[in-house]
Amino acid sequence: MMKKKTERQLEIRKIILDGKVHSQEELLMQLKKKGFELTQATLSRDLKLLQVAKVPHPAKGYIYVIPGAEKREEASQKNRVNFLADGFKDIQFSGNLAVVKTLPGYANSIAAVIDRAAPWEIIGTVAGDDTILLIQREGITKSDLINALINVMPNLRDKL
Amino acid sequence: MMKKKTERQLEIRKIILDGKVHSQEELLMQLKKKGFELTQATLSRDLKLLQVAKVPHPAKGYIYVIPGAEKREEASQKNRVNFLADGFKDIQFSGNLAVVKTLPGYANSIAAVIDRAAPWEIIGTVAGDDTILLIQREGITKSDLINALINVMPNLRDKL
DNA sequence: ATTTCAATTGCAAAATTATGCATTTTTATT
DNA sequence: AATAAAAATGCATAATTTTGCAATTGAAAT
Repeated sequence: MMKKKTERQLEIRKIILDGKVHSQEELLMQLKKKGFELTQATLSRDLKLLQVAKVPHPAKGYIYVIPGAEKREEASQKNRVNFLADGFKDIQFSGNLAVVKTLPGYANSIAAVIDRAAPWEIIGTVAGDDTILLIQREGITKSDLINALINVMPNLRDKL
Repeated sequence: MMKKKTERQLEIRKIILDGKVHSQEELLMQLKKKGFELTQATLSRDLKLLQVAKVPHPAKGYIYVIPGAEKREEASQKNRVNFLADGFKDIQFSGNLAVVKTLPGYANSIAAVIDRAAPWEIIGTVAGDDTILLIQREGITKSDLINALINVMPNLRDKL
């Protein structure tokens, strides 16, 4: 009745979504605890089918994730983010620094969003009331940085 | 002058973004061809730092990707997608089928979006002019499917 | 029920990736 | 410039993941 496989993959999915899996062996244990019988080889194949990715996590070493499954939370945040982009006024460059001017009071929120997204191109930010200082990574060009910003706040696209 | 590392990682980034890397050895070759000298060990560490993920690809086996870097194209498509969600009218379930009713003419576009996203919960779709038939995977619940749809078109959230 | 074909899985080995440790290279300090 | 401290890297190996192949299991057809 070919149901074992489906059920198993469904369970794998759930476990992965909790974001606490560091290796296939570990996942295998959890599955066995829940009564599934299989080997790591089969698991590897399941993960391939489910397109489960192994991604480095700054703190936890490596974790397994399901790419498509962006959490609801993150999705709805995008609206807020795009709203904030309205506060953006202008950007100027000097060496490895970029200075962003915003409407009064917007600087901190926007900087927070950037920090949160932590684009690789930007090492860090400092924000006042209507100004944000972005320190960019060595070897990054202006357009790299602009792209990074657009990536964080799609709406900026039109204002740059 | 500690510049080699930065440059190298920058190059790694570029290569990965082209989406044609299947293994570290392969990437290593490309880097060497471009004049970088390093071992697989260092590369592994670089990838960890850059948070490069190894993800199964239906056709190509496995490819390395940079999670955060969603392509501009994809990002801007989201607007179109959310616009389409306006055409959504209603959804009904029967067994492992779901029937979506849309405004006249919307069915095909919406189905196309779903097909493209290819959520795991949905095996396939058939679309007429104002009706879409969704065939769901075995073992999936109604709410699983609804969540999958919301994942594809965030704006649906409010209409369900 | 028996046979046939395809799908699923385990086993064992190959392939790939991660890491401890020693060494080299950079950076900072005096 | 010399020395000390920190960062980066290679080597060798361990750990993990993937895969070819044979065996098993389930489904379909006669």
